[in-house]
Amino acid sequence: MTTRISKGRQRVDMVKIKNARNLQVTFSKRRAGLLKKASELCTLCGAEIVIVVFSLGDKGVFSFGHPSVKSLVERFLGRNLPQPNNDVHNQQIVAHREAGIHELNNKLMNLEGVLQMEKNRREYLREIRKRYNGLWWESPMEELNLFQLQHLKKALEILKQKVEKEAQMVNNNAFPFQTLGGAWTPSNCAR
Amino acid sequence: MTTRISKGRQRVDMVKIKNARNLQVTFSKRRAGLLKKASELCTLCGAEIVIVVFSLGDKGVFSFGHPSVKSLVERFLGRNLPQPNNDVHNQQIVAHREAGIHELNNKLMNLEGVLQMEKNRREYLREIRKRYNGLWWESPMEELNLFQLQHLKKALEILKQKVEKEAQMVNNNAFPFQTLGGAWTPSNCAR
DNA sequence: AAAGCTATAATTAGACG
DNA sequence: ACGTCTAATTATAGCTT
Repeated sequence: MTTRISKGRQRVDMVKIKNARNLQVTFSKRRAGLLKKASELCTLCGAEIVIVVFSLGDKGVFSFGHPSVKSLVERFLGRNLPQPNNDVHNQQIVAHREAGIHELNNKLMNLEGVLQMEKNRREYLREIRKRYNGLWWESPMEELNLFQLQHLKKALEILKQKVEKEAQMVNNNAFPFQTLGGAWTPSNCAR
Repeated sequence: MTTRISKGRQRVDMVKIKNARNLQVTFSKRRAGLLKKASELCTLCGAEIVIVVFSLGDKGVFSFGHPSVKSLVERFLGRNLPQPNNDVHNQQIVAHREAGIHELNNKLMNLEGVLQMEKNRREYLREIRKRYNGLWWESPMEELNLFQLQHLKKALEILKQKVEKEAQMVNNNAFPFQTLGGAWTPSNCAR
């Protein structure tokens, strides 16, 4: 009989990937697991998540992004706002929406509506998943469609603001490094 | 005897969060789990990951970002490049670095050096973790330090380029929607 | 209310086809 | 390369303190 070779999962801090092939397989598996966890966090808790994974071997960029806020607001307000063609106008609308979201969310959190919300969110995600062959969130960046890009963009804009704010603070504290936010949107760029 | 109340984990598609408190707890737990998975994917497979989680209740923004490429290259090339103070200069250096990474990685993937790489990466991460009290990746966005911000920025810049490229393609295909990339970096903004 | 417990589901590394 | 299997580890929902 053959010697029993190690099989089954090992302790995570004991795992040593042996070769490039196993590394690739493990990467794929764990990437799928990570994105699944993210989608669960979205559906279960109504979080808004952006994930970008750059593989080491430069094999591609994988992303996950869920637009919880927009769909939530639209569902609860029963509206179906059209997409304006003007950037500034659109941003104003988005900003206006966001302003009311905090209040709305606080109410939601203290109501039984959370259950219905969750149900709605799942229904919604199921639709999306079916539409994209069950893997809408596991496509490489180049295949993201407009729908996903718009929400990815919005989430990143929020992130950008946060980062710029932080960078400004760091800068004010006289760190001997470059300003981070400046690289993105120079202050002489009208906004 | 008392009726056996459900205890232990339930099937993920059967889980119904009952109230706002449980929702909050579940969110915290799962968020931690997600970020742990991400850190494992980084250490195990050398991936570069950016995660941003916006909680539904607007309780905060949580992020994860790991700069694998820079540390990898620096470790393997044995260099310790200083941070230039000029944005454009910095970008050029980064671009130049990135150009060689693909080739470098392909070599690495086909060599036994992967093992050493992984060992290095773990050592490196352990250092970082110890420095940030074991939770460097679990801090709210406002508490990200300069080190993390710089790499988060770089990763997002790469992402931005991808998105802009895709947006341009979409735009060329005469989609009746707004251009996505334009909102970030207007073309009349000197670069 | 934050941290720990526990029963159970979910993940996953390697093997094999 | 890609799916399936399986043992072992890990994650976690509700409970408890």
